[in-house]
Amino acid sequence: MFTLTGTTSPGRRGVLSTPHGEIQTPFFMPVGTAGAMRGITHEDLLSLGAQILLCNTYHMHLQPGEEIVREAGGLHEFIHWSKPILTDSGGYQVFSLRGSNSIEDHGVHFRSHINGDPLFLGPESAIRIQHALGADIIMCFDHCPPSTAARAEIEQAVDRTLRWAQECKTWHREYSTGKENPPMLFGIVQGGLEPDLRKKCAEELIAMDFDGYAIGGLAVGESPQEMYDVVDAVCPLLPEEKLRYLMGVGVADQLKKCVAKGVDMFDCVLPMRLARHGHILLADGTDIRIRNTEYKSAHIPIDPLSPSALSRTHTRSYLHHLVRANERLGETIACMQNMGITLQTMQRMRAAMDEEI
RNA sequence: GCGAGAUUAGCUCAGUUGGUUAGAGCGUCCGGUUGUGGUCCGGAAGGUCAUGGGUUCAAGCCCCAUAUCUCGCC
Repeated sequence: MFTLTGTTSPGRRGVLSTPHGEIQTPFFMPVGTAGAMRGITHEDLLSLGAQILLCNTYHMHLQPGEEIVREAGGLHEFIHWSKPILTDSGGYQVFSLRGSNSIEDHGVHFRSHINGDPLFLGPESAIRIQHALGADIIMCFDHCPPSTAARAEIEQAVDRTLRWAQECKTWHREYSTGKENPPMLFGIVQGGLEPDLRKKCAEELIAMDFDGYAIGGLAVGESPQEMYDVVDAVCPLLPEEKLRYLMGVGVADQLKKCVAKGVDMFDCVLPMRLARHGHILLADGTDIRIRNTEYKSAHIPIDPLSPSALSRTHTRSYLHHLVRANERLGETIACMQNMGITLQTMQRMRAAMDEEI
């Protein structure tokens, strides 16, 4: 259950209650696609202030499979994470794995990226798998097209997304019967950069009454301004008392702007990807490429103001060396740093809101 | 001392029977990455082809000398 506690100039402040504890909003979700963050432990992630973890239906279904997770006692037990979990439906893989899948009216035919096995995901299977995994928040199976696609393709994606949302809702009700704590189900607004399609999609989803609403199909090739325009167009249409989730956005500046526009939750792989490529975010808002020679002899802390203890105690010269030497610890330090900075960005926004309330 | 081999980008090396502007990997620098098929992707800078002669319309490539290095033999 979501409780909005205040609407301030930096954005909406609230609390989300789940069977696995409360989440202070607005918040950012670290992406642990296959049930883990690369190179960092759950404990380390918690120490940075993570409140929830995102896992992926497509990936968990392929490996190890939801039956293994179910027999282990559900995702929380299986991965030993006691805080809330959100599972993404696999709809994004329609976009990210385009070229190796084919879309039809009832769902999407994938080929496993691991061994080529055929795999079909649609509204029923996506909801069934997510229920078996046992997350606190699950997502409708949607059709995510490139934001720059032709209007006809966007229109078709919206129609599919809406039809599938209705089916997801039905199957969700079916799989929830007899459950003490059924998960929350979020609908996903598609519509590319077309304001009228976004509006249509939002309004029809709202009529179906979901527990929260995501804005999908952004951060997939359009400019930041185009993205902001869509957020500006969609947010005012969404019900005040429900969570708004902007999918796939995680650049600090974009987080701040979108929170101000009324978004409550985000997820993004970018901070981790940047970290793995040696691109380090700093607490003062700047960033550095630690592989560059200028850091070879930089015997100063990576980031003295970092929320990650590793970055306060280890030097830039050491991280430069670790990354160049392809040492695992380098990836860990970099990931802790970038995730710490991203989570800290959200914490600071919440603190600023609390001062206003 | 004798013999063989080597010498091309910062490093390790390709370079066809001699034929436009000599290539690659790594390294350097600059970009990119957004609901994870990503130790990834794109671009740039960087060379008197050891030195000096010669043959040829044309030499990194063929010939001679010199230097340096490696290996082997006295």
